[in-house]
Amino acid sequence: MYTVCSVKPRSRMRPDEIAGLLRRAVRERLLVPGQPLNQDELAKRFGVSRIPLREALRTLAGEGLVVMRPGIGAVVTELDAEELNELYGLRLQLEPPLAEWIVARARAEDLEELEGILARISSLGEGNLEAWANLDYLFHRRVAELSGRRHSLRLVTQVLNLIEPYSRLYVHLVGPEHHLVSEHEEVIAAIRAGDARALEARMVRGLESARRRLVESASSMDEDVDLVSLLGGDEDAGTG
Amino acid sequence: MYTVCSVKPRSRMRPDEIAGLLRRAVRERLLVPGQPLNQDELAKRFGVSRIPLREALRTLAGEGLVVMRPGIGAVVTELDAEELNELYGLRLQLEPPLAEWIVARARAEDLEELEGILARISSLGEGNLEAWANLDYLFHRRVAELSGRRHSLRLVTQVLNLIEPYSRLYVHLVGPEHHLVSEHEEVIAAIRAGDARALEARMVRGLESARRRLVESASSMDEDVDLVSLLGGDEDAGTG
DNA sequence: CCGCGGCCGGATGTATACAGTGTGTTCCGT
DNA sequence: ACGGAACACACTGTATACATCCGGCCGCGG
Repeated sequence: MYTVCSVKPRSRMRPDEIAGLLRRAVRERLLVPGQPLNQDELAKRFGVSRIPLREALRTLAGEGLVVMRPGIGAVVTELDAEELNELYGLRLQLEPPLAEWIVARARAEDLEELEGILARISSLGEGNLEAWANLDYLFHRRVAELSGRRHSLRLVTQVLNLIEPYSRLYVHLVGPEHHLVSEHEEVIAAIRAGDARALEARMVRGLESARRRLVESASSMDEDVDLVSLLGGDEDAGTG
Repeated sequence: MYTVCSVKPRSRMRPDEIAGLLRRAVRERLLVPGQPLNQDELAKRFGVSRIPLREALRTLAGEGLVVMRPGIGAVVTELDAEELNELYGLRLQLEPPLAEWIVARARAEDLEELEGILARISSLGEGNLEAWANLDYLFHRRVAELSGRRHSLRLVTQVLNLIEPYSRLYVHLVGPEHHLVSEHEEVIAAIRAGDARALEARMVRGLESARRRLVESASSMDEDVDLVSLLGGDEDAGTG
């Protein structure tokens, strides 16, 4: 029993939009890793038949966000600590090289937008873990988008989306990392200064520390910890 | 009018298999970049209805191999010289770091398989451009697979598949590069020696020279050259 | 002669209906 | 009471049929 999006669409939703909402649902842990996705249920929520819904799932499968097993259906991709480590390695390979493109293309309005996101992060209270995680994701994504490198961005986004459910779980476990605000400020400063080296170095350091934190955390919770309760799961988990 | 696969399947083909055949068809330029894909036609060829075929197309769309435009349909992804350059940059970021994993995991049987591929390449005559390109692709893919890094491999494969139609076009234009055989021999030697540094260096050099050759070639043929005739296209292109 | 608007063929996109399959349960036998 | 097999349900997977939309052709008017 999960809630993805009960909004009634004005016109019939297209598979691309459904895929977008599903991506967000996976990132935000409305659909958790390992969870089987009931096609009838999801199709009803989106107000379409199973055909366009299945096409959206296939798109996500192509991006690696879900796996479709014949006769079983789609399941949200599960990652272990080793895979998370690998994915952070990919971010380290993919994102820092974008620095020179980012500083070359960033405009004043782009910087303003980033500062706006950062301001919204700073103004959040302690309780808004969801909003905090959403804005942090948005910040990183926007920075990468500034590079204007289409294919790099495609891959980076795929990796970000795969990591995000676990990153968000980590945030829920230990709370938001307030020192990241200063990291983000340094990123903006480097872009404004046009200093690709500084930006690259800042991205590397941020990614390495994030990798260390998240992978250690993931290793310690060795797969069979009941994480659902920590997220305020309201299942009737009674044993009958 | 194109020929992908007329083989009659023993049992009904599943979308994953269809996607695999479509990937190969794109790589081998049986479906060329920019080409609109007629769903009825393809579905008939694979012996299925349009539903599973469309799902296969969505998977490829998730991987970036095709783009689906609403109301228009699927079109094989087209790349310009700048994008090819970017994609080779991605290979340079993604593949060389796999070297240490490759030398750590490669077994004797893996080396034998690579040598077998190389032997088949060496034994090819001048005319077998298709076979040559297939084996070269296979060699690079197998090397990457040896790393055993699932997610890196996913991304590398996506990039390889995107590049391959253009790489193959280049091969058709200038013929196979026989010096690549010695490159491949060096790769095998580095793996056998367990020398990750040498393997990494060899990969970097090979990728950089391939990038230079292909991007220059792609830049010179500025989009509107009639490339079809060079590939032995047998269209009735008469204006009558 | 050229430009434009409405029709028409064809292809895409989707809902419905049905076939196939995996899963959980129940009932029987031991 | 326990193990196993068969049933039943539910869900996935796909074919058919229909609505929708794009593109080209023809005919009209300037």
